[in-house]
Amino acid sequence: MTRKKPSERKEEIREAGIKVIAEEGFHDATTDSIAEVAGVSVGTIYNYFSNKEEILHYIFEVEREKITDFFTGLTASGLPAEETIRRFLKRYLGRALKNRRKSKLLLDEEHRPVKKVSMEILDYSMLLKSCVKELLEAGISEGSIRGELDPELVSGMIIGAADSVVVKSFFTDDCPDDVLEGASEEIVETLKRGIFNCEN
Amino acid sequence: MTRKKPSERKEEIREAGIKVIAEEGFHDATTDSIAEVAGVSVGTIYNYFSNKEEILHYIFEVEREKITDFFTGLTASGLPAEETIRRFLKRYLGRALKNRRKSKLLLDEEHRPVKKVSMEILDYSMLLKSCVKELLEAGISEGSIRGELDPELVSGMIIGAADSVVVKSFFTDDCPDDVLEGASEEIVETLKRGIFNCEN
Amino acid sequence: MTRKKPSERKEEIREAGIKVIAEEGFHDATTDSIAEVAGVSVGTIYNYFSNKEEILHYIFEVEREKITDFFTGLTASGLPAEETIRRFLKRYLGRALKNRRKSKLLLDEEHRPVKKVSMEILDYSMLLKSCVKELLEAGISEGSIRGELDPELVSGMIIGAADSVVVKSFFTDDCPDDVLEGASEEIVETLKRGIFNCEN
Amino acid sequence: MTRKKPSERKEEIREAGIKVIAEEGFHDATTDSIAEVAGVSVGTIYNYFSNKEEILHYIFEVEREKITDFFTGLTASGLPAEETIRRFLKRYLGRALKNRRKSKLLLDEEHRPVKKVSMEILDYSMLLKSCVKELLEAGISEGSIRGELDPELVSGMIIGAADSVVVKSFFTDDCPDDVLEGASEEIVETLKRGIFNCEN
DNA sequence: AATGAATGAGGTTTCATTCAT
DNA sequence: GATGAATGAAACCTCATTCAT
Repeated sequence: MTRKKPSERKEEIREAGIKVIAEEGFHDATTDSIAEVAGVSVGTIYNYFSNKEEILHYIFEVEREKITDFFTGLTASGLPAEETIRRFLKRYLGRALKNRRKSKLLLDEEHRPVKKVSMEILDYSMLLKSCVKELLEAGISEGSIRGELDPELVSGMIIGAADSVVVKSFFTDDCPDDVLEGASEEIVETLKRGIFNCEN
Repeated sequence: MTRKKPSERKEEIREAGIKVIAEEGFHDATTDSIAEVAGVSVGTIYNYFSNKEEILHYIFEVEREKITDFFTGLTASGLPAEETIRRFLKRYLGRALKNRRKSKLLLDEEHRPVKKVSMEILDYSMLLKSCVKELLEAGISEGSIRGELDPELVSGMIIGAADSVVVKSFFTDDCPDDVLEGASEEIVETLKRGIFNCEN
Repeated sequence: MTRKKPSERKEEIREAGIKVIAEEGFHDATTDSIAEVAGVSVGTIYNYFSNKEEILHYIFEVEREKITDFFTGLTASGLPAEETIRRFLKRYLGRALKNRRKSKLLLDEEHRPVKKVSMEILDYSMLLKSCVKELLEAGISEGSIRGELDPELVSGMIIGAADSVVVKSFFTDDCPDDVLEGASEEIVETLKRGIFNCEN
Repeated sequence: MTRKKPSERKEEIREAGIKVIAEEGFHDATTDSIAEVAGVSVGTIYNYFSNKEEILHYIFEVEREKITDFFTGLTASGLPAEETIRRFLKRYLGRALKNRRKSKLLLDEEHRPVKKVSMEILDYSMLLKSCVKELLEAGISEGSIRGELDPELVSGMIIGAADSVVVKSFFTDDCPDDVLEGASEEIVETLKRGIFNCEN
């Protein structure tokens, strides 16, 4: 194969990994097929990853970095909690709906039992929740969010709602963009007003 | 080995399956170890299940039946939506926290790609969500829940919140019973009042 | 199951064995399916046969006995060799074409490598050939058959021709009875006149 | 292990397959033992064959090709039918007697029930018979063979006679070369003169 | 760095046989 | 004698990983 910058090669493998693992699941995704999709030979994979599981780790790592970067900017923005949560959701759903294959992988494999690496490192859903949790805690500090809430529980609520939308999108073909706008807003709105009539 | 009633034997294998699969994950759970834990020889497993995957299916099937049974009684009770949701949650969390191993399995394996059976049948989380969704729709009908909500999204929210609690419990050793009471109530309360201060 | 004379039971198993082994081949014929076809439980098979291979042995044994009985009568008849060969063939083909399933089994399994029992005992085709060989040797003694022939080779020729007809019948559905008459006669005729024109 | 040309490796496995399958029978020939005899690991077998049965197929395929090649040359030779039959037999017996192990395999496994491939393709004995059949038909066309004969039946006769010799050789240790010369000639001679005295 | 043939541990599954009832 | 649940050895095959080229 033609020489490329190592970083490109690794990137190609990561992308192939996403395709194949999303399609087949981690266990049924063979290194051979990942190599084939990446346009590379199996041996080459092992120049960039020490084993198959590392590919999955790396996929999650990249996602975590993207989230972390966005999150850092978000918290630095000085916006009120409601707005940061809205933006975080919008961005999470936006990316998820734009790349359903990857989203499927992230949802399917997030609980995969891990041997070598600490669970914290892999667990993408935990990262998501802890981002939202921090936003909630900031809201509590600034007084916009009720102090008696359990941020952990509410963050589960928020991510749960968002994932609902993502999972639903796996089974439908409707245009994601509308859904996205609506869904983020709807989640925030629901959090704002509660779900019951009258008795607030 | 001494003869037993087939239903007992199958039950023993199911329970062993839960233990081993929860511990190792479906793929790493070997049929040999399931057999060993069940106190049975490998061959015996195949008198009750046509293959390893069927064990997992059966585990989910039994859980689904339990939920469905409880849900049927609940909807027949004529209680107001808020109360049915509270009870459903209490019961879901109660069982989950009492049997963390099984809960771990249910959460870990619910997204497993399925070959033979329709996704709907296996997908335990979908059943949960659709139960909650029905309770929400009943609430909308009876007027106690705001009609403009998307029941699908809110059910994701509720199950997401509950699973948050369950996942958290995997890492802590505190007494589940308090948590349980508190958590169900807290979820309902949050749904009632929304999360933001003042501006309702 | 209702009590039966042991001999009937053994006979039922033999017949079931023929059906299943002819259909599936010896290896793929499970003792379970033989038992099922025989209307008996697996355990019962082992009251009549010490193992699966014994069923096959017994099937061949019965066939060998039938042939031997017929052959004994034939040699005692004092008929000329040509006629005895004709009759032997007619009977062989007659039975084969009437019971193609069994014939298939006999042809398929005759070469099966045998562990426990001497080859002679199993080898049905050898018995057939040696019968024909004896008839040929009698013909040589009586002077009707040319003495310079190798009876072994010629018996292979005769059985080969007959099996040709049998194998062909597996793929056709035409009425066996005509075929039978014709084929035996044709074989004898060919043996008589040779296959080449003029130069005899 | 050192790299080799794929064709060599496949050939080594084919040869090992012949040895082990001839010795043990197809079913009792384990992939492990074939690999061991081939001086290769099990996995390597599966780089060249998709499953165990394919090894058997390939063994037959190679034999069929050899026969077909020889046969093609033979029919192109323009020799009279009697001579072509004599040569075909000589060659068939020559190879069979020189490689008894392989011959045993070919005779033992030719009736093996086949799942994937059409019977015609596998059935080596059918190929043999159809070659002889064509030679006979050519003889009928050229007028040297009696037109009222059934070529199918006579070809069974000829191959039956030849196989007689081959099977006999499994139990004897005498020098094949003499046998070979004698046997082919004897078969042709018998076909020529018939077996009975006087009455031609 | 890239290749891909070779490796071989290890997993699932089958099925003849046993034996308590 | 009959039953059929239980047994467990043994086979096929997969596929992550290695390493000579």
